Amino acid sequence: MSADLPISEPKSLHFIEEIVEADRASGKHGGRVLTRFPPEPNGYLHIGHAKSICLNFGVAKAYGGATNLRFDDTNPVKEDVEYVDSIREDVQWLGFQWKGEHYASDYFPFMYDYAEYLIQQGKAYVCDLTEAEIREYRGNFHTPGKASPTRDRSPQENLDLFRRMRAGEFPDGARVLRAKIDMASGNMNLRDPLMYRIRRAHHHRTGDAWCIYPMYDFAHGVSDALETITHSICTLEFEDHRPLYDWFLEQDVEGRFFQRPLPRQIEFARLNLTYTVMSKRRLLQLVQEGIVRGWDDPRMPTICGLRRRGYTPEAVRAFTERVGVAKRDMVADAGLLEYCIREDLERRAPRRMAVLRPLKVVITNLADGEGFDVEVPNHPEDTSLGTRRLQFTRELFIDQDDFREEAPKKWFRLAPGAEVRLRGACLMTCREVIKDAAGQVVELRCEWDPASRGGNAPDGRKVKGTLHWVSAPQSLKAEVRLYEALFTQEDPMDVPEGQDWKALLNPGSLEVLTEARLEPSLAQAVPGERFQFERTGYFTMDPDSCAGRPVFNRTVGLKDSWAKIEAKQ
RNA sequence: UGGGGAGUAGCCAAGUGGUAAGGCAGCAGGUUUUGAUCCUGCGUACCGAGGGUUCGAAUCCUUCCUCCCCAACCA
Repeated sequence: MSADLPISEPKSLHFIEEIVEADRASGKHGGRVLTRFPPEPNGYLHIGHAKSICLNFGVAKAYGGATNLRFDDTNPVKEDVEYVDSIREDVQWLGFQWKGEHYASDYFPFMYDYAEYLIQQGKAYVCDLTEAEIREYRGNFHTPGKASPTRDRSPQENLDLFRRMRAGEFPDGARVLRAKIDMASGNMNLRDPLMYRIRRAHHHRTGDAWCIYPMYDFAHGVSDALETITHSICTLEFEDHRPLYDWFLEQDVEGRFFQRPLPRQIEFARLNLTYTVMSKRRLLQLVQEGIVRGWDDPRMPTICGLRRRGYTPEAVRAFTERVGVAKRDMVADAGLLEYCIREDLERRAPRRMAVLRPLKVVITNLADGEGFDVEVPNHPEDTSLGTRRLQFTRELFIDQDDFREEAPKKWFRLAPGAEVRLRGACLMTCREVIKDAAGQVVELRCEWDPASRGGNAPDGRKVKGTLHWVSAPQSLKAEVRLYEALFTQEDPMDVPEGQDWKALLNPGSLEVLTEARLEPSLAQAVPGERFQFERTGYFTMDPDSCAGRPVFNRTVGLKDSWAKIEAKQ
């Protein structure tokens, strides 16, 4: 018997799943798994965040756990509610529901208490050095730092000063609270890192209640521990912050503040994509300088950009899974993202016909009133998507790309004297080419074979080329936006000596076609709806559409093996 | 030069001492009323390099090389 049982390979685990499984096996957290996604509300989420979101929510879900959404809002001068709304929307769009929604700012009172506790334990002190002096005293990679003159203040004095910092007795920047660790550490993060700074700024949640704000390293671990996060997943650049993360939590020696066991920070390699940039700074620049139309410009790697481009959450999730999780710096091939959206849409997108660059065709042997209806399937494999009726008329449009006056080798589209099939309708032969004064082909006069209704000839002759078409009188005019990569170079950050990075922008990243013609059924489309325009690609209706003026974005083109054949010739 | 990481096919990535999974890309065929999809086949990966241990090493030891991160009152 044995032989015919399908042997399903157990999916290999990535290193974070291994850690979680080991912790569950040892009963470390009683089998509990609680992760968190901790964005700072100071920008829009991009596909790199999507990887982190899928990882955090994915790992938790896989082990019966949950994930909190926590806004890391400890720097009021950079943060804004505008961003928290978009972040919530994007996470939900990706298909995830968080357990708790928290804000680091909710924990300010708790953090303050813990800071006072550290001061009382002699683990933190108020430093009076200026910003420049602090930098200078910190030393560098070669030389150890020097102790701040106020490093050995008594806990009482520190407590008094810290309370007065909070009370607003000192101007911004006058003093900071520092952890007392090791000014000679090879790890710069441990050279008495700042815990609090004075900053009179309006906070999007706490308003003007505070004039001192905690720093990331102090706030993050405390927030994690408070929420009883089990695994705190972040990117590689925080690797050498981990000793500090642990230090802050371990100073709760009496266990008065945090539940044990404490959360563990785990770092993975962030996602990079070819032909685009991911840094907030660059993305912001693209928006502010009008190089793109906004954060949701379909060329942007932002979640909202991908959404407007027509990507599905399923495709984005599949992509993040295929790129994997490891600790090696990586750059994912943009082609893999395209593969993932094609894979998804191939299955589910209803087919339609649309002519991007119209070329008029007149069927000379069909009188004006002699048009007929044809029924065409909405999906070649999935009959559950049904069919629709199209009218075949004397005047049609086909795509300019589908006609060549001089047919190259292996060309099986239309050419003078050539016969092609019009999808779902009939066979047709080109008899005459009409040009304008400039020599441009403006119209084709063709004959259809009335015996080939539906698309096949009774004599069984083979016709290799099948073209999409629309009825001229029945079609809808539309605007179609074609997108390509934003940059011409795989790594846009690798700017050649003495050149501006903007020289690497792709001038053809957006092409707007204003004369496209759609089959009439598309009049019912609504923004966000996705289709395959047969033989050209996957498209989604853009929210810019208005009555009588539909606008479609090309999500991604179909694979084009003819382009390859021709390129090789 | 101090500290922390990482090096397996063009891009990702399994592998955890027993003789290199898988995906994308690429190439070659087949099917096809989308040159799409689908199906089939195709890669000597000198496992960063050199030494060593072992019957046996991508996996252990050792030396070296390369790349990334860290010296914000950013996260």
